[in-house]
Amino acid sequence: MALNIYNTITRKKESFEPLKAGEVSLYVCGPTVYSGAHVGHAMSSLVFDILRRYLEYRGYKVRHVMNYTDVDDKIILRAMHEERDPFEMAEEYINQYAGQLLDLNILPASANPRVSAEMPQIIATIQGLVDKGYAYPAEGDVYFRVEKDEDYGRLSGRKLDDMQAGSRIDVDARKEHPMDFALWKAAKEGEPFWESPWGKGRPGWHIECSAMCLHHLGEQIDIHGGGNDLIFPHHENEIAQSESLTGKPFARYWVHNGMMQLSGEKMSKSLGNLVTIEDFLAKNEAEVLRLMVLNSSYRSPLTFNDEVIEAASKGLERLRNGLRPAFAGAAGASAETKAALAAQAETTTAAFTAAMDDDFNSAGALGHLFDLVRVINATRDAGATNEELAAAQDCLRQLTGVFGLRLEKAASGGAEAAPFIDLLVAVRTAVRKEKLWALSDQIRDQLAELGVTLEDGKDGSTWRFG
RNA sequence: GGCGACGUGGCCAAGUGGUAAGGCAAGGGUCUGCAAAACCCUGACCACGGGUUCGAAUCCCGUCGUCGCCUCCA
Repeated sequence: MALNIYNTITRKKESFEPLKAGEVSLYVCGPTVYSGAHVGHAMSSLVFDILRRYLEYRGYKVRHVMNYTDVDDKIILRAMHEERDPFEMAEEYINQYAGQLLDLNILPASANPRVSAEMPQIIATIQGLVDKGYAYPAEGDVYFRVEKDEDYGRLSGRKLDDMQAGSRIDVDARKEHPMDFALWKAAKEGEPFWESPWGKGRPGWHIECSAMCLHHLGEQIDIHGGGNDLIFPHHENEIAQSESLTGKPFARYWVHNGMMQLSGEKMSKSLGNLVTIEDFLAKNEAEVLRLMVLNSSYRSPLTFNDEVIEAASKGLERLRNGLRPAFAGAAGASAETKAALAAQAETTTAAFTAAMDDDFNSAGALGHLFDLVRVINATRDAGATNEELAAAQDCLRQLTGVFGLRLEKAASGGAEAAPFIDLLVAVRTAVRKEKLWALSDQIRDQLAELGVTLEDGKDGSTWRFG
C-alpha cells in the first residue's frame, strides 16, 4: 500500500515517490513575524508536523525546513510606529513562536532560516534571474518578468490575461507587465536596507523562499507546504522564480492546508478575528488543538468555536481513558475476550495506516483509534489484568504518538508520592468495607484537591494524577 | 467579474459507485453507597432539481447557499 498525497498543482491524489528513495525534503512557509501568532498559524504547523511524523513512521528520513520572514513591510511599519528596532522586534516574535511550537509538541525543523540571515543567497538568486533575462532592474527595484515564464499561473490555475481583466493592482509604470512582481525593493528613507548590485534595498516577499529552498534543500524538493492562502501569489511566484533559474521542476508535491474559520470567516491578522496561541494555551492543553486538527481534513477549513474545543477536550480524555490501568483485583479476561482485543489492535493498526496513506486522512485514522479504545475499555470491564491490556495499550500509545499526541501527563506529584497514595487508597478500601462513607468521601475529595483522581470500580479503586 | 473548494444526524466530521466511520451533545439501560469512568441501546437516506447506471451521498448538468484566492496573510 502506497502513500498518496493530494498535489495542488495537479489537483489529484498522487502516489508519493520522493526524489531520493527513503528521504524526503520538506519546505513549509512560516509566518511573517510582525505580531503574535494565532491558532491558524498553529494549525498549519500542526498539519505539517503530523505529515512529517507520519512520513517518519513510514520510514522516511525527513529534512524539514521552515522559514521565518523577518524582513517585510509590515514589520518595518509596526516597528516604526512603536519606535523600536525592527530586527529586535522580529527576533522577539520569532522566539515567541518557537517557544509555542515546542509547547504544541511540534518537532523542531531541521533548519529555520530567516530572511535577514540569507541576504547573500537571496541577492545571488535575483542576480541569476536578471542574468537569464527573467528579471529586470528598474530604478533600484528589480522585477520578475512574468511573460517570459511560459507556464506562469499553473499552480493556481490562472491565466495572465484573466488576471489582468480583474486586476485591482495599481499599474506601476516601471513594470513591463502589470503582474510583474518585485524581487528587490529600493529602500525608502529611514528603512533598513542591504547593499546590492541595484543599490540599497531589501528583498521582495517571494524571492526569500526560493533562495532559502535552494540554499537549504537544493534545486528540487519533494514537498512544499503552506496555507492555501499562499497558493497565489506566493507559491505561484516561487515556482516562477525557482524554475526559471534552475530550469528544473521545483517541488514534486504541493501541499496546502485549509484555513481556520472563526465564526464563519477565515481567521487572520488583517481581519482581526483571531485567537492567539497564547490565549488558547492559557485555557486549553496543546493536545486539544492538535485533536481538533486531527479530527478534520487538513485541506478543509477548520471550524473553531467553543463547542468544537469542548468536544476535542472530551475526546482527548477518552483516548486517555484507554490507557488507564486494569481494575485492582482484576481476575483476568477470558481467552475469547483477549483474542478479540488482540485482533482489534491489529485491525486498528492496519486501518490507521490505510487511512493515513490516503492523503493523511487523520480524521478517519482517529476514528479507528476510538474503536480500539472502546474495545480496550470493554476488555478492562471484563476483568482483564494490566498484562492482558498491555499490548493493545502499547498499540494505542504508538499510534497516538504518530499523531504527536501526548496522552501521558507528567506525574505532577512525582513518582515518590505513589507508594503513599497507594497506602491511602488501601486504607480507604478498608474504610469502605466498613461502609464509613463520610470518611471515604473525605479521603477522595482531599486527594482530588491534591491533584489525584480516585475512581472506584467494581473490584477496587484506581487513581491517577490529574 | 475570473479561478477554486465545499454543503453528510443538534454540533464537529470520515466516507467519492453497492444500501452511511468516529467524537461531542441528548435520551434509555447496566454497573454503583455516592461520585466518576466504562459498557450496551436509540437517531441522518447525505442542500435542492434533473440525468447516467442494475445500483449514487459518491459520476454528469443545473439551481440555491457557504467559504477561500484574485491586495498583506498559515
